[in-house]
Amino acid sequence: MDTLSITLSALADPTRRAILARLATGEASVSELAEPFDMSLVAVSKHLKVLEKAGLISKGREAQWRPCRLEPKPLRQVDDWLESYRQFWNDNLDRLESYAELLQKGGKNDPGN
Amino acid sequence: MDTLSITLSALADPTRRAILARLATGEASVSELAEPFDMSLVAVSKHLKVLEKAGLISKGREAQWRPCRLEPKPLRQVDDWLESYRQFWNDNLDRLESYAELLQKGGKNDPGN
DNA sequence: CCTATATTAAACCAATAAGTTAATTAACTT
DNA sequence: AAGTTAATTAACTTATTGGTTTAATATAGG
Repeated sequence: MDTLSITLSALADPTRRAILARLATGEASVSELAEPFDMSLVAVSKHLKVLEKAGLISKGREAQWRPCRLEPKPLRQVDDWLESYRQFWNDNLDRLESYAELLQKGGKNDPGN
Repeated sequence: MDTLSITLSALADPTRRAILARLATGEASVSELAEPFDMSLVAVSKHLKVLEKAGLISKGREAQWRPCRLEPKPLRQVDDWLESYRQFWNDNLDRLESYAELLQKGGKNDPGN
């Protein structure tokens, strides 16, 4: 699989996105990250492995803890991919805006053509 | 599942992203979309259903054709989600930049502290 | 050395995903 | 009416995912 697919499928899980959101506020150990969730520590550990394989997080080692931190690169790659479509949805928006203007000018009694 | 998860998992497949890229250039029928791929039409039809359920495309009907077109909303939602992390990776970049500046000032013989 | 804590590994299970082929529906063409 | 083209549905297979429980590994602290 290509890296973008791996990244996107890692992101396609609410638990994993919540973990990333938590890590955006700073490093945390595996058990700290697991604490808010209603699932086993083992399950969270697996989610972390998925995130790690996607390069979205990295793990250090401090005694028996594995402090995790957010890595920006894959997210930036998603952003780059989206870039090609930004054009598209701006165009789309422009069209809507012109239509809105048209309605504005036409007034209530002229639904336009 | 939440809509963002549905969107991201729809996007986490290279075939489906290729379909979206194709649709960014304009509408196309199911068979037109299937043509470049080395898989059955049925398989592509299923991919389209995944994209449709995620709201990434919509299908019209013209005689026996179902012209598909790209829908911007879910992509915009992904962009919005990324927004929270843009801050993060800019910070990260800033740090790198300051470090680069530091190296610049220090020169070759002063690796700095 | 023993024990508690933090994390990972192994084995398993149910549900979902991605593909196949064959059959069906729908609309145009002759 | 019969045949062709476009697309979907159904039934099936195989692999992956997300979770479980139990067992193993590693480190710190008495």
